Parts: sequence; C-alpha cells; structure tokens
Amino acid sequence: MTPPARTDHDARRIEVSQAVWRVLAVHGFGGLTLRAVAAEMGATTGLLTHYFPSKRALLKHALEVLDRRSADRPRPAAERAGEASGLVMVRATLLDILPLDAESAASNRIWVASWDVALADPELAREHAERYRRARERMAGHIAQAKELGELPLGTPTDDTAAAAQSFVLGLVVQALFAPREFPAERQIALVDEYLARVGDGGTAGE
Amino acid sequence: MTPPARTDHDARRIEVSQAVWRVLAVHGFGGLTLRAVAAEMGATTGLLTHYFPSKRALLKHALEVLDRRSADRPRPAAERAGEASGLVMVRATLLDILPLDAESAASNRIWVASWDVALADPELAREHAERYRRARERMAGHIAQAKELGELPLGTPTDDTAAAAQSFVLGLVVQALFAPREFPAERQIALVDEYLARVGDGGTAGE
DNA sequence: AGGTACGTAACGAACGTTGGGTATGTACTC
DNA sequence: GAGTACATACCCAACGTTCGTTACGTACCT
Repeated sequence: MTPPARTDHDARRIEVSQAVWRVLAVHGFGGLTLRAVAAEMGATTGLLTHYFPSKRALLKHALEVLDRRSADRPRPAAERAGEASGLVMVRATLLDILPLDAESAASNRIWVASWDVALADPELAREHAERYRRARERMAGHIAQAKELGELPLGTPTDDTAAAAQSFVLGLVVQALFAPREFPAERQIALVDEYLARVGDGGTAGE
Repeated sequence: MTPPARTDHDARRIEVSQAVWRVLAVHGFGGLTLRAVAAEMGATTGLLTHYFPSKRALLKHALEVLDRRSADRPRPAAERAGEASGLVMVRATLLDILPLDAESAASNRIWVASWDVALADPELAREHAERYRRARERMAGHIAQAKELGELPLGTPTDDTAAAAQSFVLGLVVQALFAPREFPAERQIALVDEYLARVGDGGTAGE
C-alpha cells in the first residue's frame, strides 16, 4: 500500500522541467513540444505523460520552476550586500534581475518569451500579474526602509517608487536581450546606478 | 501584359494583415495559424497563399505593418505638444508608447507577444533590435534638444538618458498589460511625469 | 479567349494524447 | 529467504487532429 518509491518522483519532475527549460531557452514557446522535450532529456513522450497529465500542466510546472529558480537562484549582489538594508538592498534586488551573465540571460529570455502565452491565457496572465505584484511588494519593503534611513525622499508613495523601479529594470532586461552588445553588464549596472541616484535625489541622508 | 488589377492587390494585403492583427491580439503568436486568419477575414487559406508565399512571409509582413502602424498611428500627446521641443517632446514620445487606451493596449500586447518568436529567430531578433535602436535615437534627439534648453542636466550621456527612458516605458508597458487595474492611464502618466521630474533634477533652467 | 482571383480538396508532417507491453523493483507468504 | 503478486516506470506504437503547403477547379473580368 505504501508507495514503493523506486525512483525519486520529484527529482524526475525537476529533471523534466530542466529539459523544458533548455528547449525554451533555444526555441521559445513556439518550439516547445513534448517530443522536443523528450529528445532533450533522451527519453520519450511516454515518460513526460507519466509525470504530467497534459502539455499545459507541464508548461505550468515549468513556469513555476522558473519562478522558484528566480527566487532561489544565487543572488550575488544581494549576498554581497549581506544584511544591509535600504537603498543598498534595493540596488541589489534590481541588479539580480538583470541579464548580467549568460545564465540569467537565458532565464530572462524565457521570462520575456512567456509573456506571449501568458497574455493569451487568462489564468497564466493572472499568475504572472501576481508574481510581479509580489516582486513590487518585496521591493517596496526595501524602499520603505531606505526612506526611514533618509536615503530616499518621502514625497513619492512607496508603491509608485517600487512600480517605477520595476518598470525600469524590466524594460532594461528587454533591451539588453535584444541588443546585448549595446548593453553589456557594466552599462546595465551603470544605468541602474544612474537611475537610483536620480531617485535618491531629495533624500536627507547625504545632504 | 499589364496586370488587369481586378482587385486592389495592396489593399487586400492590408486586409489580410489586419486579420492577422486581430488573431494575434486575442490568441497571441501561439494561436496564429493560417486557418485562424482565414476564418477571421471570412476567407480560406487559398486566399492567404495567393498573397503570401508562406506563413513566415505573412508573419514578417504583419510585424512590418505593426511597426508602421506604431509609427503612423495618431499620437495624441505628440500632436498636442505641437512643434514643442525638448522635454515636452520627450514626454509626448513616451506617453504615446504607453497602453493608455484599448487600441494601444492591443498594439502593445502584440508587440510584447512578438518577443517570443523574435528571441527565437535571429533575423527577427535583429529587426527588433534595430527598431528599438531607432526609437532610442529618435528619443535621443529630443533629449539633446532638452539639454540645449537647459531642461536636462548635461552630466549624463544622451544615449544613456534615452536608453533609460525607453527602458522605463517598456517595463511600464509590460506591467500595465498584466495589471491594467493597478496601472490605469492616469497612474501611467503620473509615473512618467514623476520619472521625468527626477531626470530633470539637476537641469539649469528651473534653478 | 485568356489570365487573374479565389475556393476546394487533399497532401505529408507534426502535434498532443492514449493504450498496451515489458521490464524492475517492493511487499507479502510460507 | 525463495517464490509469488503487484504496482511502478518507462518505451513503443498508434490514434485522431491540426498544421503549412500544394494542386486543381471555377468564376469573373478585360
């Protein structure tokens, strides 16, 4: 009656998700087929259907893994910031979104590509909206801290500052993906710092 | 030898493009099929192949139409700005990108959705990169004017200011598409104005 | 009469999905 | 502790559908 657990079910699901990931990174959602995923992991479509009842379920799981990976991935900037609070943390959060290396570029490519299917599917659109809302709230927390520290002016509502900052990085991601030569890592960082400097103008700490 | 021109060839191509447009606005690029387009315009796939040799040709033409439509569409803000120069023109250019009404929301949805296929297809990616580069250059022209007028500080390179501004609106477009309730037109405009006010800080005109 | 415009129908390929078939391991029996 | 029963994991093959594409037929205008 107890599940014999001959193979690690969850581990296999992750393995499948990673294959989905690799297919998406190269061919986008238009090239995401069960056969392509199966071939990518050296298996057959029968294996896929054994772990996911349908392609849609597979897609949803892949997006969740992508989300979790984005949340759990190494955040070099945030870690270097340590337990710093306020503006330093805001900066770290923004930098960790950007496609500064090949891996995060691949992640961002998939994110951007997912907007096609997400915008055409109400449920996926809702989930995406929720993700970005949470990201803004997280950012708003750091911004509120920065305000308390006097690093940011109090004039603008925290929500607006967070929405603006997220807009800025999202757009920068898109441009960097299409023109990586024009937006190398250093320039992306410089643009963020320039942006934060502008936002920080009017703060009371450094004056 | 002269073509009898029983029907207006170019007009039909535009008609087809508009059908493509309508299909894309609802189902995204994942739902773009010849049969869907044919059904949308009350015709058959035979008509489509008569005007476009392949689906890819149809897709490329649709993207061109989208580009041209974005360039030629009514620009309420820019027109109201008239022949104003400098910062007013920068503001108008930014506002005319945003999904402030249903129609421009549909356009933006298609633009965002096109990033999936574009990122997976080198040629389309190159064309997209070129489009955004041109948009930045156009913006840079207005920014340079604003600098001459003393409306913007001279410290930051014009290219960077343009890239930053474009990043900001692109990201705002994405967030507004996914969360239209949280980003109504007024808030989008307010965020842009807030952004421009920050960028303008340090200018010499108002001091 | 002749060529253009377009519908009709069919092609092969690829899609998501389903249903066996075959190992391979665990659980129970004695 | 060997033998049986059984569930799991997976491959393999095929299903019906839908895709892009092609060939062919027909109506219409000059």
